[in-house]
Amino acid sequence: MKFYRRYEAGQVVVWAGDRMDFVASVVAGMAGLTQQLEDGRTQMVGLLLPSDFLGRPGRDMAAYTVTATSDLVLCCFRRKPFEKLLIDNPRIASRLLEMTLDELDAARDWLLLLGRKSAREKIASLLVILARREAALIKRRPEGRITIELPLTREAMADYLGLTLETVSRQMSALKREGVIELDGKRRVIVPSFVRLVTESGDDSDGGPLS
Amino acid sequence: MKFYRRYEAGQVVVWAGDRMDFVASVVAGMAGLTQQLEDGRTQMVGLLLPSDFLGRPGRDMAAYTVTATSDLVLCCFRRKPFEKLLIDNPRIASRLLEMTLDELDAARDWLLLLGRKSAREKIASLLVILARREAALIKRRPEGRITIELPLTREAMADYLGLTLETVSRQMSALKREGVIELDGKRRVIVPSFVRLVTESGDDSDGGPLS
DNA sequence: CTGGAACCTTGACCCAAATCAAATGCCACA
DNA sequence: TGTGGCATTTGATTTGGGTCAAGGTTCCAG
Repeated sequence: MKFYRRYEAGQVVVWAGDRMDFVASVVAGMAGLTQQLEDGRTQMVGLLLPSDFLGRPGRDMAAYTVTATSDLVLCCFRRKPFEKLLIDNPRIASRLLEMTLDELDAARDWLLLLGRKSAREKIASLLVILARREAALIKRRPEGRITIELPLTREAMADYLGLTLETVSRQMSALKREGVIELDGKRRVIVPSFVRLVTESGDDSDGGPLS
Repeated sequence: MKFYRRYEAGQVVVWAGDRMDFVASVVAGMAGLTQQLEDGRTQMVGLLLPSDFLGRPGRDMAAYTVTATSDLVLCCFRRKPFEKLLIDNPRIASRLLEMTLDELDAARDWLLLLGRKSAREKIASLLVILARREAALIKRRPEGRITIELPLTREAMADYLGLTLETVSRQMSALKREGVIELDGKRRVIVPSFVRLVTESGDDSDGGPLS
C-alpha cells in the first residue's frame, strides 16, 4: 500500500509536466515547489516540510517542479488506491481539505511577503517560519534562544523570497552584524531572542494556536 | 436556506478578525481579500470573481479583510447548515476541495508574479487574467480584439500587483503608448491583440482547458 | 594533508520602481 | 453650467535591490 522514497539534496523529485502516479507525505527533510519563466527566472511557490502533502488528487500531471532542498524521505501511495480511499473515507477527504486550506493561508501570507516586505523583513520572516515549524514538530512554542537548521542553500532562500542570492547573503550578514542572529557554519542559525526576530519580520501575529 | 447580499464598490464585506456566520458565492461584481502590515502596507491576497467561493468551512473568523472592488452581489448560506451539507454530501465536499486546489494553483501563479515579474509584466498578467475570466464566463477562449471592463481602481490594481498606484498608472500609459492596449475612459481597456498581451505578460501557458 | 569545487561573502556600480509633489481629468450634483 | 472631490496622470528625485566581478570558506575525495 505505502512505500518510501529517498532523495538527496538537490535531486529533482518530479519535473513540471511529468506524469506523477503517486501522492506522498513528507517524512523527513525539505522540498521546494518551483515555477519558472521561459527566460529562467525562478520562484519557489511551495515549501514542503515534514507532514506536508505532495500531489494533487484528480490530476496526474505535476504542475510544478519538485526539488529536494535537503535529503528527503517521502512516504508514497499509488494514486489510484489513494483516490479510492478518499471516496470511501470522508474523514480523510475532510482532513485533506483542511490541509489544503492551511496551505492556501500560508500561500497568502507568502503573497504579502513577496509583494510588500523589504529584503530584511523577508529574511527574518523565513527564519521565523522555519523556527515555528521546527518548534511545532516538538509541540513547543519558539521562544528565547533558539537554533535553526537551515535546510536551504542561499540560492534556494533567494528563490523562496523573490531575491537574488547576493541580497540574501548581504542581509544575513547585516542581521548578524546587528546581533539579531549568529551564524555557526553556513547552515546553522542561532537566534538569541525570538521576539526580536519576529519584530524584524514585520509580522505581528503570534503564530496562532499550536493545534 | 440561501439569501443574497449586495455591496457597493469600496464597501467592506468583513474585516479580518470579525466573526463571519455565513459562507457565500460571488454572483456578480468583484471583491478583494486583503492583508495588511501594521504600518499600513497593503497586499491583496485573493481576487473573488463571479462563481468564486468566500469563507472557510470550519472557521468562523475571517482571516482577511474582504472589500468589494466593484458593486458586488453575494449568494450567502448560513455557516451551520452549510457545514452539515458538506458532511452529508461528499460530492459537494469534493467539489469544494477541487475549488480550493484551483485557488491554491492561482495563488502559486501569483507568487511567481509578485516574486519575479517586472511592473510591465505584472500589469499585462493582470489584464490577461481578467480577460480569461471574462471569456470563461461565456465559455469562449479570449482571442483577437477584446474588451476588458476593469472592476478595479488603480490603487486596487497596485495592491494586487505589489506596486504603487503611480507605477501602475505609468505602465498603463506605456502599454497604451506602444499600442498594446487602448483606454476608453478609466475603466475600459481594449486589447487589439490578445496574443501580444500574453507575450508582454511573460507568461507562456495557454491558460489550460476551458474545463 | 591537500586540492578543488561548490557555496558563500563582499564590493562597485546601475537601474527599476518608490517617493514626493504637482497638474489634470472626470463625474455627480447643486 | 459651474464646482468640489476624487481618481488618475505626469514629473523630478531618491533608493533598495539587482548585476557584474572578485575573493573567501567549507568540506570532501584522494
